[in-house]
Amino acid sequence: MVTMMDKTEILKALSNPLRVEFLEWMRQPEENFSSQAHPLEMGICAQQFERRCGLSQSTVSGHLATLEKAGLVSTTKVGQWTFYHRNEDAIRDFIETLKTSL
Amino acid sequence: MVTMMDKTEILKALSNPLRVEFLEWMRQPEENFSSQAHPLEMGICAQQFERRCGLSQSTVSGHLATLEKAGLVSTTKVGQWTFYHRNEDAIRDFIETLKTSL
DNA sequence: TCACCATATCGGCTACATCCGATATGTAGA
DNA sequence: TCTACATATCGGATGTAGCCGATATGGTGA
Repeated sequence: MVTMMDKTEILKALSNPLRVEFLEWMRQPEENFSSQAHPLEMGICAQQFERRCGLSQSTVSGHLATLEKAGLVSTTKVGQWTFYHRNEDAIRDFIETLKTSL
Repeated sequence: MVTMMDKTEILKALSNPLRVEFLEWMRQPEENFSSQAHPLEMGICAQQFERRCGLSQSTVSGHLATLEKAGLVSTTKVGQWTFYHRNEDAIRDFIETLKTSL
């Protein structure tokens, strides 16, 4: 279930094309990211986004935090790494909400 | 059909909650707007949005222009009025695009 | 403990978004 | 033509977004 506040926050998160790309890249990790120490199924670690988009570490970290605050991705911390993965339920609910309310 | 640029522009347009409300209000004109000189089926004239949200004429005009540039609404000019109506095809295509790409 | 690595956060800069009042444009009717 | 009205556009003030380098935080392994 997506509340009205959630919806606004999600739409703000998606208003930046780079953040949308982040989400899209995560749909097909094998095609968009190089191999990493841990299996891609655990999620994608922050570095991978940095390499892929070429922006600074702090900028990428900020974008990922925005996606997480909006509930579109979740994180798994393993040691010094933070693995990001799509929150498929939230994404589906959001689109469903748009479909019925927009 | 929604291109990638369209998608970005639409998402930017939807990143403002007031603009989202404008679109939602237009789904049920009878419930959200008072009667106007011309029938609501022609579209909603700009004044109605002003009254409903309480912001200034110039601000509302700007928001409506943003929605139109994004292709989410179209306008019909009749005399001194501009009637806004939802572009249902564009809205549907956009949501469908999100569903398959996001 | 110490050096290294991954990530998060901070401070500062620049660009864009949002709001307003004032003004321009264009239509309608006396 | 003159006035009133609806809308669009302009200019300026303020807030937010996005970017960076520098630094803080916290795990890893020698």
